[in-house]
Amino acid sequence: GNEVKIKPGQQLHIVNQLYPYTVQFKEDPNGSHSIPKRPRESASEDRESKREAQVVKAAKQTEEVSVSASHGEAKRESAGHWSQGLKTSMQDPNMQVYKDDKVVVIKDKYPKARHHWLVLPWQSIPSLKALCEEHCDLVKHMQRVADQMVQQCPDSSSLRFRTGYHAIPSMSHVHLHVISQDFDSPCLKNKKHWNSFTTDYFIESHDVIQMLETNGRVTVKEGTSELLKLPLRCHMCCKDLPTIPALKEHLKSHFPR
DNA sequence: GTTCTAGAAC
DNA sequence: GTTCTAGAAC
Repeated sequence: GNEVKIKPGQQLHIVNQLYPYTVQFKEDPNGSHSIPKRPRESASEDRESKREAQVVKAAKQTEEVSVSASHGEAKRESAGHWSQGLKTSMQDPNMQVYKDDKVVVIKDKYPKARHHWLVLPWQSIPSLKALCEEHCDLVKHMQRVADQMVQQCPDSSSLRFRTGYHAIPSMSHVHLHVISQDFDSPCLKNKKHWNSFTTDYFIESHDVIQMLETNGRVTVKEGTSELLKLPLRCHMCCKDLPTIPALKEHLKSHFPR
C-alpha cells in the first residue's frame, strides 16, 4: 500500500495506535534483519527474493501503528495495489511452473480446486476488454499451454478440467484459468468463488478465441455480474445446496479422495 | 483478490 | 447459542 522510504539506521517515530506499519529493506548486506511476519499473512504472500529482508511488526489492530497513513488513497491503483499482484507473481521465478517466449504459468495463490493454474502473457494486457484480433495467435497459444498443463497433470485421467477466463476479473493482467472440476479446496469459501467458476461468469477459452476470430473483440453479456449471486448449484448433478458448507459436503460424493 | 466481523439465518 | 453470509476496507 502506502510506503515511506526509510534508510537503515534512520529513526522511526511511532505516531499513533491506529494502523499497522511495515518496514522493508530493499538492500540487506548482512541478511540479519529478518523477523517473523504476522501470522495471518499467507505463506505464498512471502515469496520475496532472498536478499529482501523484511521487518513486520504488530499483531492486533489496537496495538498497530503506521508510518504512512496520512496520505489517503493516493497509491490506490498503482503498483503495490492488490489488483496488480499477478504482475508481481508472474515475474517471480519461484512461482513459475512453465514459461516460454510468450507466456508464463503460475499456480493460483488461492487455488479453488486440487489443481488450479493461471496462464499469463508476458505482454501487458489488462483484461478481456483489451483483446483484439492481433491477440488471436497469443490467446490460441495460451490455450495450447493450458492443454499442456492438463496433460502433464498426474490426475488428468481422473479429473475433468476447464480452461477459461472470468468475465469480470478482480486482478489486472489477462489470465487464463486452468482448473480441475473437483473444487476441493479450503480457499473456495463463498458464493462468488463458486459462481465465478460454475456459471457463465466463466468464459471458456475456446469461446474467447471464437469471439476474437468472428468479432475481433470479446464481449461480456449484460447482467453477467449478477450471476455471482445465483443460488449454489452443484455443477455435476444440478442439486441446489443451501450453504457453502453443505455444498462442500455434497461435492465429496462426486469426488471421493 | 483476501480478511475481518456484524448481524442475519437457523 | 452457533453457523454462515455479505459488505467495508480511508
